[in-house]
Amino acid sequence: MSSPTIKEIARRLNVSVSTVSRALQDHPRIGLRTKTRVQELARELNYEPNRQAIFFKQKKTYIIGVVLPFIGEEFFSQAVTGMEAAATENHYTILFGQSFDDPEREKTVVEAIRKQRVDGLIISLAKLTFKYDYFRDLEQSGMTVVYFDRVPPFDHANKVYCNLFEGTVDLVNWLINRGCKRIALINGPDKLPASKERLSGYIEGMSRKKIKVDMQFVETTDLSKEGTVQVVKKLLALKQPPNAIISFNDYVHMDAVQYASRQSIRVNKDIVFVSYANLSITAYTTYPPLASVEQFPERQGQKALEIMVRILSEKKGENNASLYYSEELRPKLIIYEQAR
Amino acid sequence: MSSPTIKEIARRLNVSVSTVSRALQDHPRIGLRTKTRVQELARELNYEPNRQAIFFKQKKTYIIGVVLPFIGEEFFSQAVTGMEAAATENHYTILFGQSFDDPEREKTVVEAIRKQRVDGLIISLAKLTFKYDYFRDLEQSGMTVVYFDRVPPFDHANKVYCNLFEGTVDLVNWLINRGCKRIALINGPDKLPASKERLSGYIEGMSRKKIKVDMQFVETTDLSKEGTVQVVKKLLALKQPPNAIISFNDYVHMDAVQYASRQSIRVNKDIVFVSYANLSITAYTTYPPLASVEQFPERQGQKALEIMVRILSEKKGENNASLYYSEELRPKLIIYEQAR
DNA sequence: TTGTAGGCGTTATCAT
DNA sequence: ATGATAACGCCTACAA
Repeated sequence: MSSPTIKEIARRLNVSVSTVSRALQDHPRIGLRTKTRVQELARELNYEPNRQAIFFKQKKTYIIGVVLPFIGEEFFSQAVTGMEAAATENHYTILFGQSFDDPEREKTVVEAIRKQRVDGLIISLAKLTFKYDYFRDLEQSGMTVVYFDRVPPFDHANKVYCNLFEGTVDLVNWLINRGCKRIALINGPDKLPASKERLSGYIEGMSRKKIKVDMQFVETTDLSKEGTVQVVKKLLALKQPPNAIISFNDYVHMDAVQYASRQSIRVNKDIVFVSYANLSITAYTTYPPLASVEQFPERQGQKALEIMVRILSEKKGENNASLYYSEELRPKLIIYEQAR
Repeated sequence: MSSPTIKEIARRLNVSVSTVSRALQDHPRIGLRTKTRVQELARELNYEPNRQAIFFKQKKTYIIGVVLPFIGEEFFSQAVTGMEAAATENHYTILFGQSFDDPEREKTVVEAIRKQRVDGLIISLAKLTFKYDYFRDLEQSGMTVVYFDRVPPFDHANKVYCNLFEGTVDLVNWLINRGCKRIALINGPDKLPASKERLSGYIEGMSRKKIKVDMQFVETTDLSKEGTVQVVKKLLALKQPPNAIISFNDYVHMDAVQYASRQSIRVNKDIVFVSYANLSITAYTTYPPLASVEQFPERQGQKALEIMVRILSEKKGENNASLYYSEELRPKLIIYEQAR
């Protein structure tokens, strides 16, 4: 029925378990005859090493825990795909959980995964996670953690993320060159690092072109449809409404553009709409963003897992946890104007 | 640094490991004093049972492998969410892999996961998987498998899926009542069970209303954008073009509707477009389907994992592998006409 | 070249 | 009420 053990093979062949063990590993000093006999029987009986036992002994599982906010977002599902690719490559597998952007649930999920004794943990923090003590303790206790995209604000941590500051500068620059000067930014909640990056980039981009930043044009949404609509309404009601709107991400973009079009704004004529994230699905929407800051989630995910593997293999030798890996990807501005 | 073992606790307290083990499990006949001492020290030292060791002993991992074609599809990402919920509920975790609809890759991924000695495997078959020997062997070898959504065509298997036959009948019925008689079906590849269900439902639906099935109206696409466009072109070129088009899924729908609208078809006026799957994203598209057959992926995923758990707990007692669970969900027709 | 034995952390069985 | 010991499957240092 189920796979035999080396013990069983040893019994059948009247040799010792160590002989079988070694034969199976192609140990150099083992009789060719014996080796062949063992390997043949093993194949015949469909022997498979019990990794449970091996990992138990080596204190390794070759499993990486991955905790993301919500896999329904294309950004994250693509990230997982990248991680999976790298995992397969390195003979790891992925234990998966979602936090649904709830810090409480995040802890629960991480705990459940940790208890499985994964070799490492890749985490993209919940939007509202601002207390990092738990994660500090986690690392303190010896767990290898690589943060992904939604990273904590301190230096002594392994992280892979996309710097949206530069991306936003590029975006603003492109808009201005295109003739838009009254550029609005529908940002996410102030607390989010992601929001801060976008705002700094926005301000920097405007400054470089010597355009005064008008804070009337900078609004924040709680990312709900209602929140976004309210903000757009406000922007449209200005005496001098913007002629370009940068949305926090494609979801915000879609809500914004849907509302605006219903107010008989000629989308991308009266107002140019641009965004981040570049969901492939936007191609099918009525008004895709005219430009998008691409963050390469798949590549990022892959990178994160590769860094994890590297750290793990280094740790094996010596536990020098004072060195941290940080990978900052540069996003790319994609222009769709021609294509659509 | 890392969590101590019961051995360590035993040493410190000058008791035997078995005492510690029992104290930790609230064994009835153990001295209250000893029990408290042990439990206190355990908490103090942050003791955590080594599940690796326990699972190794019990030959259980509490890990369920999940292999899906592609998590970027909303249907599957929602399914995973449902599975995760049920897994958490039952103290299982999920080891995850994608086949990308490639039968070869599917095998590789399943093998990698199987080698981790998961307790069970939930699989949604790759589109082009028509050889089931591998999976038969898998089950033969003792692995518990629950098929999900894309299920094999034989009876002796655990499965959870949505019967699209009934859903399609409902859809056709609705269209006819609405006044559409020339109903076209853009189906998926003939070989897919999913295509067969849709076709049977289509034929049944027409028959029930005494409408002759015109095979000119039944086309198949390879699901690529180009393939779909070609088929739509053909349908539009008929002397008597259809006044309703049922698309295989929302992706096909979006390609079809995009092309049709560019041919200055008045979408949902000249031709009514309906679909399956009900991706939430379609709400943002120019022409969402007017009606959709909802398949409840999250609920399905949850169900699949629950069935898995039930089977596993039954197996624990006695290995009677002759009974199979099959759960056929009835899809629901969702009408959007009013809402949008 | 091959065998013996100990150990990884835990639980369970049998003594005491 | 508590302790000693075997067992799970595998690996490996040491012995022969």
